[in-house]
Amino acid sequence: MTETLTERSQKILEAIIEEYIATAQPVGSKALARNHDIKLSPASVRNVMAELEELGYLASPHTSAGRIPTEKGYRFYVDTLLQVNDLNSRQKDQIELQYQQHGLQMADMLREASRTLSSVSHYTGLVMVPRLKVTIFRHIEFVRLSPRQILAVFVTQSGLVQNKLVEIDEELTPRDLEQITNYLNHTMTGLSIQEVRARIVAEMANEKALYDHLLRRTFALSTAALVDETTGDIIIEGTSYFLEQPEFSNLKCMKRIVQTFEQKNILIDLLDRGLDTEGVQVIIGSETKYSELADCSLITAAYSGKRGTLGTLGVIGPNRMPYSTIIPIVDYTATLISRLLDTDND
Amino acid sequence: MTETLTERSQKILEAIIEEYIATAQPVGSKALARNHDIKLSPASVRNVMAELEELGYLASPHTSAGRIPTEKGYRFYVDTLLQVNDLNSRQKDQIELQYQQHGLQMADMLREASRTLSSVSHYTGLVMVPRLKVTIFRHIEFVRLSPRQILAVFVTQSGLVQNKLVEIDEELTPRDLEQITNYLNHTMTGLSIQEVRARIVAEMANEKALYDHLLRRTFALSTAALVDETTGDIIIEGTSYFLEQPEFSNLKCMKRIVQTFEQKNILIDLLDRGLDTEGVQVIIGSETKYSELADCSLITAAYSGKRGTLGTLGVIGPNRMPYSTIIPIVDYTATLISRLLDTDND
DNA sequence: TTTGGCACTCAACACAAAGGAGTGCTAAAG
DNA sequence: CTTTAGCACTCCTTTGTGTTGAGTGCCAAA
Repeated sequence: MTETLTERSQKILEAIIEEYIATAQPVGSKALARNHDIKLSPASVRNVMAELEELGYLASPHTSAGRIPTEKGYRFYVDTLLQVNDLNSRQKDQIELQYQQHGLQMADMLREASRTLSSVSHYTGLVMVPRLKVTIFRHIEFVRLSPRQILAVFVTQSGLVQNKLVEIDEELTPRDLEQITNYLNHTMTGLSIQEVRARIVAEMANEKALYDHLLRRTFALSTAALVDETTGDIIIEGTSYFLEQPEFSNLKCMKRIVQTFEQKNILIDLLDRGLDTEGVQVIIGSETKYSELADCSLITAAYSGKRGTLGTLGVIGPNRMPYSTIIPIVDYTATLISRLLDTDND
Repeated sequence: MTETLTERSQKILEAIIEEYIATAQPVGSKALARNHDIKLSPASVRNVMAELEELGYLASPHTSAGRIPTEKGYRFYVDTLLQVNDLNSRQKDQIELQYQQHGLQMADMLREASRTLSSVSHYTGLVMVPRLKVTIFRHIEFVRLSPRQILAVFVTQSGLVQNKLVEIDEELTPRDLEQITNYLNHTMTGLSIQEVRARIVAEMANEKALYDHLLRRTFALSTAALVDETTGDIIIEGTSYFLEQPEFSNLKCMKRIVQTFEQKNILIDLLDRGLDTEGVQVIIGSETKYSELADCSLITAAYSGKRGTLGTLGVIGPNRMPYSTIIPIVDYTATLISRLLDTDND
């Protein structure tokens, strides 16, 4: 809207937001003029505040309270005022320490990431488990549970194990299965699942292949086994930190948020949005597009393995979050996880 | 302590507890005499109440409030007063319906069980995932992640997939692995993991076997792969129901409980206690031995597969729970899960 | 043994007054 | 023209004070 915000206004807006983040109390002109090395009288501060409110960056709960930031205020703060410091080495160590455990498998590592995000930030940690299609084929195994039921156990390059129950139309003998397994493990290793599927389609298009009974079955089975899960999985840790936030002391609204977490799908959608984004992304309040999370903000970043983005991770908390400290935490964690996934099991 | 409780006292105690369960309000003599077809005047009821309080079954928050049950009161109620009705067929259908989905794997089924327990009872559902040692060996597969790292993927009879990263001392070639896999899959299928381990120990004791290089490696690897996890896993669903309970409206205590849930280990311990117990078990308040859960009660039951008990499931809520409706829900769910695990994938 | 009556207790609720943090406006000072 | 001190005003919050009413314990009568 209005592109004019004097440097002084910006400085005051920043001070108000930081004060509010620290105290969770509406910020008044007097306290502000006193604490934040602002060389102005409370009266002048008031003038600026009124102006900022007019422009929509601030709001006042009632006449005789101070001001609180609006979403627009937070957005401006995050976009232009905020300068994120790097973590100091002590903080980096604190995060890194959690992954020193011997031979963590990917699943454990992701859970640990969520836990660490939560405990370091004191908000709720979120980690999206990589979708099947972006993982890299390493090994597949079929176990016959019954004549028509095959359990496909699929190991990705990074040691993530996914399994899926496949119902088949025609019976397969153990011998058939063994051949199929061998074929897939020899031809597909190292390809991404997307590539594997493309390859299968390509081979099937090759008419000759269709005459090969084994190949046809292989395609049928592996297509079924590698079909994409519609919904990803997400690891949520530290929900209890939400209970500490004064803005959610209202049980009614607290419950709505916890329920939203339990359903997971909304969070999955929000994390998905960060998949194609470079660096850290901040989603504030109604930008989530979900009314349940109107008072929540997310800070997310994508992590990647050897071959591109795998998933996203982040932190969710109230709008009033200390962005300057959380952003580098999320950023560093994403980088760290990416590095670990890259070097591990090479 | 005192074994004498007249029939009249018992009847009044029962009425008080049921009234309190329904309303969450201290129960007074007048309301009680009115509603619960008790043919006594409020004054007489008061006399009995005073007596029950003396004996420790009731407590009064303050002089001019009614009475609330103590733990001892609940315990007596559950042990001798309570008569649980069977579920009617509508309720059974409501539970059963959740499992009609095509080809659920065991893990999905257990999650569904937890979810259903929660949604039907309106409290928090708990399901303990079977410990490795009680599951039945169906198939094992080793995937080499690096020369010294082997991923052991292990499929149980019921389709549960567990995997474990094993670090080995001496390198194994793919050919070695294949032989080991074949050996294990041919000799061990159908045995419980406990039996598999016993078998391995027995074979190793047989001195001749030690000269067989392959066998020795097999034992080393499979011992490592099948080593018991120290801590089981638990599926918790419906934490948000806790936020509805008026007794936990105090955020401080609410947070302590949610944190306890997040750590999981306490709940695992509590569910473990029900492993060797037949039928439904009720743990009330301080009987949990955990101060964090002093105001919570658990209702648990063990479920089993073809070959004995696999794990436990149940519901956790405030002491003030409608035991008469929850107990049959837990009971029926345990029976149902056991039946499904028995018939499925045979 | 049961019950009605009665004095007593005490949380909960409502209402009023005091207190205080903060605002907007105006007029004087820089 | 900008900044600031002063001041009246707003309105939430806190505190205090009755008042209400549900519930109790006890006693004496049925």
